[in-house]
Amino acid sequence: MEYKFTERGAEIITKNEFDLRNTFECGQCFRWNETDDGSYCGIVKGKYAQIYRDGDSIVIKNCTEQEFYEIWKDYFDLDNDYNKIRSEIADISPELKHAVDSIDGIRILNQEPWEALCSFIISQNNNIPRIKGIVSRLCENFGEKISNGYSFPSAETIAKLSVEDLAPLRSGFRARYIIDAAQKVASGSVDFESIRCTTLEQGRKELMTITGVGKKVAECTLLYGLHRLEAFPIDVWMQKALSTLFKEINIYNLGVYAGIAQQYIFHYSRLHPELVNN
DNA sequence: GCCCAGGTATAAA
DNA sequence: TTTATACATGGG
Repeated sequence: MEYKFTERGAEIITKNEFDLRNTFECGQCFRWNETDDGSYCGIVKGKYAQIYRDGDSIVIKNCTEQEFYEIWKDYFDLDNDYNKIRSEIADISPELKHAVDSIDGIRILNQEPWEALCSFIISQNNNIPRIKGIVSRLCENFGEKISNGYSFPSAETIAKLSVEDLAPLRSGFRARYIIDAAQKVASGSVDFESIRCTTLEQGRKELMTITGVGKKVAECTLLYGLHRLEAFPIDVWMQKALSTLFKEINIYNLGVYAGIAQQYIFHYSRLHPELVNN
């Protein structure tokens, strides 16, 4: 992957290795929104960004070289060769090959662990538009004001609040889960940095000490927040997809990129609901 | 109004 | 150990 820095901002030279819509709208994140002109806006690590494709360039508007290397190269996982990973996934089964070949350029974002944990706690028994609304209100109410929006509030900030304080979020029964997660993260009883080095199983176990964090949310936190690409979240859609379209594959035999395969399976079945709903 | 949403805690079998 | 139900809220 090549980069250049122009008067427009930082530019990533890439064709089918990075599709903005498939990356931002495959269900892995909740703070990127498409604008009228087709660009996407989002906030990462307290930095607002506008990003769009122009020919063979993905342009991060007004982004300096320093900011690109500090935040975006890592966030967009630009050091991984996704075409190579896709061909490895395609080799596993014909069904997977079809899914991977029909969807361009999903990348697994390197999100901040606390944001991923909190977002996927909110996601449980919930739909994506509403999840985005709750996350948005969480930031507006308790994040820091920055230009063009609000940062994601820290676990330390949320840990000092009560369930009643979260009422403006209208997050329902999840409010107490958010508070418990914030307190355990802030106190260090759940420690993301140590989980980066543990086994998946150990990481899942530690995350599941949080009330409201079960197997699914734990696995999402490992995959999206700690970038453990072998993690494999299973939700209702995945179960449907695995029992119909993809029943030939063994999920325990997907290797180190299981999480990326999962993302293709998930997105493919969302794009073709009739194929998994019969 | 009705069904349901990228699940999990809790109680019961 | 496995299975059933409630959960807050609001999008479609």
